[in-house]
Amino acid sequence: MNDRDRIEEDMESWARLVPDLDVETMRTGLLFARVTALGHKHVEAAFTAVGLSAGEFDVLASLLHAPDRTSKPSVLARSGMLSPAGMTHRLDRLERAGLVERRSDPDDRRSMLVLLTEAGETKAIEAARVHVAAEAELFDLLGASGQTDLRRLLDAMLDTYATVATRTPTQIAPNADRIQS
Amino acid sequence: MNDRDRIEEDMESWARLVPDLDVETMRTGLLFARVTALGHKHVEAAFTAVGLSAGEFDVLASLLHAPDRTSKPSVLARSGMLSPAGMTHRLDRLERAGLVERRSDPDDRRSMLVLLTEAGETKAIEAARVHVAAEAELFDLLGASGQTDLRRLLDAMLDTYATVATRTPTQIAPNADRIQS
DNA sequence: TGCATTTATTTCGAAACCAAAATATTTGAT
DNA sequence: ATCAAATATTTTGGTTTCGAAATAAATGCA
Repeated sequence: MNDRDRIEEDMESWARLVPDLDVETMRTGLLFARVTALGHKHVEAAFTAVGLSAGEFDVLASLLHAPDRTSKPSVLARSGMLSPAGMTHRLDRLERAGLVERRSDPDDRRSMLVLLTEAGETKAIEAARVHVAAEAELFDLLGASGQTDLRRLLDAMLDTYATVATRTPTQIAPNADRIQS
Repeated sequence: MNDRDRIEEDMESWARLVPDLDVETMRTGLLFARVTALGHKHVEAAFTAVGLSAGEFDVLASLLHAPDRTSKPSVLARSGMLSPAGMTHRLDRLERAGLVERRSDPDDRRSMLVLLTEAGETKAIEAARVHVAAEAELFDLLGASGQTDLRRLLDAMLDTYATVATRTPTQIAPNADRIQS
């Protein structure tokens, strides 16, 4: 059985079990989740082939675009949606691989500067080519007009976040009955 | 600066640094990645509010749809795109929470049966409502026709995987120069 | 039947992440 | 000028996952 049939079957089962569930939304959600998961695997495999993870590439790309190829752990953590602790370890790995260097910031001794090495720049550009090639495989079947349509829809979803993100923090309940360790 | 501007700026920077890069694909990819990441956070927060993770919900939902509310770890691992080892631990947590039970399979003594408890069924249905509500927030701005368009595009991408997935295993290089531990 | 192969699950060791605590430094208010 | 509050990073402890090894049982072939 293929993905499409499985989604459809699942959805019929939900409609039977919980008749008042919004079936259109569920269908879109299931499809979106599936495509997302497969896409993530595909892109991650492409990065693996050049010796990086997607997260590591994010860091190198951020540095490549930054003034003087230089940034700071806290800035990188925020733009990469990663905790500061996670960024510390990610930078440790990239530093060991010789792709970035850490220097202490002369203007603020609490702070570090992270800068892209020559090797890091080369790797970032190589990875970007591989990355775009992998994405092209995913999107090419849509054609130019399909890609434009897709961007229009994704763009609208981005608008949704601007409104949703500002009000959820107070509305989402704390982990009242979270499953314990 | 908002997401949209950051993507556009990033893309211009790439075009300057690597002029032969396919900019349309990159734009679609950046947008897709961003929407996906935000969507994932939004949905995960909704599950947290009912004491589950998205992965745990997947397991409960699979069991809810299965004949006799019963399945096996190996089947659940495959359908949830999780390693068997990961599924063992996920089931441990769900079992401790009283949402599933494990029995040994009378027909195959290597095998276990995993079955949904009453509490698990209740929790699964509660979580499904919360899940759909969270997804509805993400998709509602698109309207009915936008959602149909989105599904048509995602569906086409699903086709791509059917062809891509069968040929990548041999073409992706081994972790030749993977960053070391 | 006997035995090698395959299959199902768990255990073990390592990687990647987060939240919170720890450390060091800067900023701002008095 | 002093000191409390804020900020930047790292360390610590815990969770979730994976790959590989371990364990146990079923299957199939000679």
